[in-house]
Amino acid sequence: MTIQDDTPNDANGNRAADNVVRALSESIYSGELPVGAPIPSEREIVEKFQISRTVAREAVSILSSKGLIDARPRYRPVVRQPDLDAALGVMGGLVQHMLSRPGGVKQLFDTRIFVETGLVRAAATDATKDDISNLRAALEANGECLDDSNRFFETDVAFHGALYMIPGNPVFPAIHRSFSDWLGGQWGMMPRKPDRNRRNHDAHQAIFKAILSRDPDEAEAELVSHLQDAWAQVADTFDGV
Amino acid sequence: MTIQDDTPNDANGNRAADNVVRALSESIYSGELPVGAPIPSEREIVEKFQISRTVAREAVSILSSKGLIDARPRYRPVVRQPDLDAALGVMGGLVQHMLSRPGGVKQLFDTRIFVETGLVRAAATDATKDDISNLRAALEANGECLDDSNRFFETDVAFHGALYMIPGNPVFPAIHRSFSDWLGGQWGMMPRKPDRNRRNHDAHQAIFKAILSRDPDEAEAELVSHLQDAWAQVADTFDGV
DNA sequence: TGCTCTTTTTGGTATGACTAAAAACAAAAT
DNA sequence: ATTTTGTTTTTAGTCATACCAAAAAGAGCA
Repeated sequence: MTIQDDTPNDANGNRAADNVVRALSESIYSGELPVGAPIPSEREIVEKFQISRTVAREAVSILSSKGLIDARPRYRPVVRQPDLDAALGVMGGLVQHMLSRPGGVKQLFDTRIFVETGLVRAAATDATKDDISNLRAALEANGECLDDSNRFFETDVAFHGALYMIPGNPVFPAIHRSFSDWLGGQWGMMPRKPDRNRRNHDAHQAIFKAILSRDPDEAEAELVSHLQDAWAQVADTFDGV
Repeated sequence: MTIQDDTPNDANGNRAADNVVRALSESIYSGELPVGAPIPSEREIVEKFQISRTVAREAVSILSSKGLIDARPRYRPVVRQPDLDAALGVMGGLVQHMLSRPGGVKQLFDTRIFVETGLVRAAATDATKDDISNLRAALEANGECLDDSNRFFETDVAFHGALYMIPGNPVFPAIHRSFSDWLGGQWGMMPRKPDRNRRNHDAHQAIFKAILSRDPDEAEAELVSHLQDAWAQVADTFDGV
């Protein structure tokens, strides 16, 4: 199985747009085109690179798909801040792919367990007072809507999201939002009952307690138990996927 | 001929190509267009959806950027297997973004430490005999080129790569390849000396030993120590980035 | 200064044409 | 009959032009 052939997109014969893409990319990375600034209009690009508007449009399209610019329809594309949102969009594509593979849903969920395992361990050892109070607030908010499944779902996501904030690394919030988007779509429409809410909230409390007592092993155990239980609740929905 | 009854875009902000993209996406996800099959030619798309070739091309371009199809220049685009390669391309984009942020390199490296921490812990608890022998082979290959820095770098990457294989989840090899691509570009051209190779190899051995003795805490400690040391070796190269 | 109203610019789309490469086909040679 | 070679058709890539509608910019007025 050859897994070596092409990197991002270009393998062999360069498209005419590739040169334009490279030049504009450098302008962006070098800061010549600062964040938020509109990129040259398509007609200016035509003029500058001596290519047709077709190619100019394709170049803009590629820049957009790479996340370097923000192109709303009918607006001048602007240089995008390479931040969480960009990463989010990219991760969203990954999630989409995972969901379309056989077993992809399970693999994606396992990945989530893997990530959050590391997060709760890190939380147990490194969480600051602020982190703790954020977690506590999220937990309490979660406990206050055991009877409102929609709000419970939101606060559930928020509680897990608080874990992703702890390392202070913007990669993690981006990952969380990708997972959340997926969950919001696939999970949100699932039948949820108050007793399940209570069970999940209890699990959240156990995780929080373990973090509070600075016990990474316990936190990990509770987290894994919680997520495996959550998976079991919906596994049959994704049978064979 | 003036076209009067066209549907430019349905009030919202949707491009005309979006409908085509949606329809083709469904054909792909439903299996109507199986993996490896060529998608309809641009002119067939024009015919089918009653749109101009411009729009058809844009739709194909979007599908390509989403990774649903594999579009080499001048070849008929084929439905892409939504697998590691797709994920790789996506992750590559994420890495690109991280590298262009202030502090992004460090954050990316921290993410790597986070991931590999989880991996060695999992290895220490779950590794099978096969996993162990793979690790051992990678370690030995690594130890045999202490004096050949290029080959040492390759086997170094391979050793870490063996860790990413252990969970049996294709997400991890994809992540590893993304990191490796980055390392191959940024790291590979760094001055490397035999004494550093030895130090890194010793660290690899320590990690392997901890995995062998089924001690996740020790494995984590050795891994973190190893990677932090590796970071220190090159941190000044990325000062302020 | 603040507001409307026009003018210009710009992105989105349509159409037609041309080129080089790939694919499909046919014919010839073994 | 099978392989090789040559020819035709199809197709992606590109270019040029044109039109429309929306956005941005400017002009005019209050």
